[in-house]
Order: sequence, then C-alpha cells, then structure tokens
Amino acid sequence: MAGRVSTPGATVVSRALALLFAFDEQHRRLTLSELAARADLPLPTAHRLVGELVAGGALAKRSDGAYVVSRKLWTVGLLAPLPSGLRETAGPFLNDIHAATRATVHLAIREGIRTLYLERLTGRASVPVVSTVGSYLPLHSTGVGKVLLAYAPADVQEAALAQLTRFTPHTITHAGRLEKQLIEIRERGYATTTEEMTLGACSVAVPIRPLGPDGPVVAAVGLVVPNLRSHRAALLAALQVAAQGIGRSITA
Amino acid sequence: MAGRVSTPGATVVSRALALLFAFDEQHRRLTLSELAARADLPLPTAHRLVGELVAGGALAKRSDGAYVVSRKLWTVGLLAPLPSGLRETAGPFLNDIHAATRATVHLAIREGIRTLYLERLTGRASVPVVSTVGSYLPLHSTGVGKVLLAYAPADVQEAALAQLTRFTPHTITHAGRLEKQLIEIRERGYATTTEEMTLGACSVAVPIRPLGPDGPVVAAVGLVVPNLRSHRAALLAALQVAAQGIGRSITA
DNA sequence: GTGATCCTTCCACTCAGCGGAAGCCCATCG
DNA sequence: CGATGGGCTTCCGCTGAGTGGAAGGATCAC
Repeated sequence: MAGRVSTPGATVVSRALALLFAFDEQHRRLTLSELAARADLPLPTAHRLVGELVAGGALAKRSDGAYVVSRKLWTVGLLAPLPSGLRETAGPFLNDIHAATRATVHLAIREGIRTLYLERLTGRASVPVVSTVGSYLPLHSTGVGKVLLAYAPADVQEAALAQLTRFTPHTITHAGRLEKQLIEIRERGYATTTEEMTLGACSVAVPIRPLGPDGPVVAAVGLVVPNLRSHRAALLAALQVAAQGIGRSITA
Repeated sequence: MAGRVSTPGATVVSRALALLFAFDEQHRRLTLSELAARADLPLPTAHRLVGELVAGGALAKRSDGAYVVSRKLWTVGLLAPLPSGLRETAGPFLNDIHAATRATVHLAIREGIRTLYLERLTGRASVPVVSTVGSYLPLHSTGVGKVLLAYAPADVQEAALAQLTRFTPHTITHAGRLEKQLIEIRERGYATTTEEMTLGACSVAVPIRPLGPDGPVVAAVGLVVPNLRSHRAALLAALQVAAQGIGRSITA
C-alpha cells in the first residue's frame, strides 16, 4: 500500500548527509531513533541508511548499539583545506604563547556569522572554557570572535549584531554598545572580554594579518584567563608577537 | 535507451561515500573526472552525486573547479571517538617531550594492520617526516608502528609480516628478522628504527599501557631525530616518563 | 581550424529506495 | 508472570528517483 510515496525535495544523498551532520559536540553518540529524529527521517529509512553508512565506514556502531562518527571519516575530515595551512604554521607559535602564559590558547577563523575554533591548547589555570576544536561559537561573546567580527564585512556585522544571544549577565547584547567596542578593537588592534561567554573567564585576542597592519584579517589568536587585571600587557605582548610571527610564516 | 541498467551491488550511499573517500593525503583536491575515476563511477553519475555532496555541504568546489573536503565535514570528523580521549589527555605530555627534545613527536594507534597517526608535533631538526595527523602508515617501518606491531594479536602480526614493503635500503623486509626485533621490543619495552621509512630519519618509540606494564597497549608515542647515537638514553627517558603519565591520566 | 580534454545537460528506462505495518527483543512494572 | 512499552529490525508492493549512454558546450593547445 505504501510505496515510494513521499520524498519532498530530498535525495538519498541529502538524507545520508543529514544523518552524518546529526552529530555535533553535544551529540557525539546517537541511537538510531535519535538519528532518525534529528535527521527528520522515518525510522525504517534511517535504519537502512545508517546501515549503509556503517557498511561504508562513515559511521561506527558501538557495542551498546549507539552510533558514532568513524575514524575513517575523521581521517577524511582532516583533509579539509583550512586557510593557508593555518593550523600547521600556527602550531609552534601557539605553543610559545602557551608556554609563556600557561593560559588556554585559541586559534580561530570566522565562518559566516560564527567563530570556528581551529586549535585549542588547554591552560593550567582552572578557567571554564566551552570551546572545542572544530566547534562553532557566536562572534559577539568571545575574544577571538570579537576580533573576527571587528574586521568582518558590513553585511556579516549586521547579521551578527542582529542576534546577540545572552550567555552571562556580562554578555553584550546591545548592538550599539558592541559596535562601539568594534571601533575600539580596530583602533587598538586587540579585543578583550570579561565573563561574557562564561562566568570566571576573561580573554584577550588579536588578529592575524599576513600582509601587515593594513592587510586582511584571516584569523585570530586569543587566550583565556581567570582575570585580566594584572597581566593584561604581558599577555597582549605575547599574543602580538605570535600573531606577527604567524602572519609572516603564512606569506612566506 | 540506457535506463537504470547496471548497479552492481552499489547503492547511492555507497557511491557517495566512495566519492568522499576518494580524497586522501596525496589527493586533497580532485577534479570531477578524477573523482569519477577514483570512485569508479561513470562521469555523469559522479557529476550528479558530487553536486549533491556540495549542496549538502560535505564537499566544496574551488573557484578553479577542483573539489575539496568541506570544513563542515572536518567539523563532523573531529567528533569521531578516539580511544579514551587519547589526543586530549596526551596533549600536554607530548608538549613536554617536544619541549625537552625538540624532536618530531608522534602519537599513534593501530588500526588493522596500519599505524594511524593521531598527533604530530613537528621538531626543529631538519628531519624528513612523512606522517601527517590522520594519515596511515605501515606497521613495520616506523618506531611507533613497530611498538604497536610488537603488542598486536597474532593474526595481525601475521598479516602485517606478509607485506613488508620496502621504503629505503634499510627497511626490514625479512619477516624472520622483524619477528626477532618484535621479541626484543617486548623485552626492552621500546622500539627503534634507523632510516627504515625515510633516509635521514631515525626514531624511538614506547607503548602506552594504562593498566601498567602487563596491561594492554592502547597507543604508542615516539620521536624522530636525525640519528640516535648520542642521545638515545635521554630521548628514551623522556618518552617513558610521558608514556607513563599518559597511561595514568587515562585510567584516572 | 582541428583535435583533445574536460565538464554539463538530456532523457527514456526501470529497479533501488521508500515507509506503513507488523514482528521482535528486552526491560520495567504491578 | 503476563502486560505494557519503547526501541530496533524485517517485510513488501508501489513508483519516481536514480541511472548512464549519447550528445552538446566550454576551453585550451597547436
């Protein structure tokens, strides 16, 4: 009776991808029914497609029945071209910052109206940090995010300013106030946050500009510490040295 | 006239995955025809499927027409569970080794009869290194590989010993000789290589055993240097300290 | 212009994919 | 211990999504 009745604008490929992309930071392991729900597919359909994805090596089935992303897909994902081999060239410099400050160090780029974290070195200090490598966060509430936003095209800024989600009492949710900060950031060449993403975490961040202080901003480096009161200048200096080094390594 | 004639045991999903997995270390960017050839698909079919993969955000099309793995897939790939969050826990220890030795440091696990590199910190010394994070290498010709092989199940050893590809004049291609080395590795608790993978590169590696010296081997750490003559003891010590630290962090 | 190479579109055929329904398995509960 | 329920798996008849040979463009080299 049933038959291939409904397939409203969805192809097999798009469904399969919907299943793959059903995984995220909060959902690293999913059961079949969760997958079906998150990909918005009927259970039998999800069952079959997931089976094929497992057979093809894109997903793996745990002994407890839950599904996870496979190592093979991890391998393929790593082949994605990140701008100018940024991670590789930045690596040593990030280690330097980390060694010098013992803070949590971030390397991030902007993707649309979100921050994409390319690298994170966890610091010694007990600061709560929500970022993970490969995760997306908004642009308005983190150090690296504000830097990336400050140098983003007008339309991106507009879109980002239109949704200033509140995370803590200190998150800047007033567009006008944030815009003023963006001007300051461009003038001073760095951004700071004080508990705007997570209580107990402050940050400093600077842009990476391979072609010098007038060239485009391709990424941002930043660090997270419990407070900025005493060490701000030293932290900023470490960041700026690294950012310049990374910039130079990219053009070279 | 044609019609849906041939589909020999291949589903849309399997074909789409074949296209995704057509990318590898040596082929980070592929043209449509290369993709079609590598996935063994007729060109029109590849064209359509690749189009859907791009639409779905799994691949991206460069301005020059070549296709690459998308950042979105990078993001999803990072969600793959690697044993016990090995990368995260090992990170600081690897940094320590790297700082102490300035050599190229590797963290790897065994997957089937190959070494899978989870992490690499590039050293200062100008040593040619072929590994990349996410890449696979054989088990018989690298330091970490030999460690992983020494503690692998019998059937894996058998399979690995059956194909000892030669990379340099020093690569061990004689099964009997390698087997003797594996015994030594288990006795001494570490492996070395001398220009067996790449000319001008030697290595030391030790196993990571979370449950102590009798427990299973879950991974290996190793480092690559121009030669082992003088520093062998110091390098080995640094590795063993780190391996123990990592092992303890995992069980904790 | 001619030829080669690669990409894109067309289209008639048909079987791979579809998903409601039903069956299973295994907890949990009264 | 039977009942209830939630999640997974299998079944199966219908049909339009997927197929790929052929043809049409686009681009470059000589």
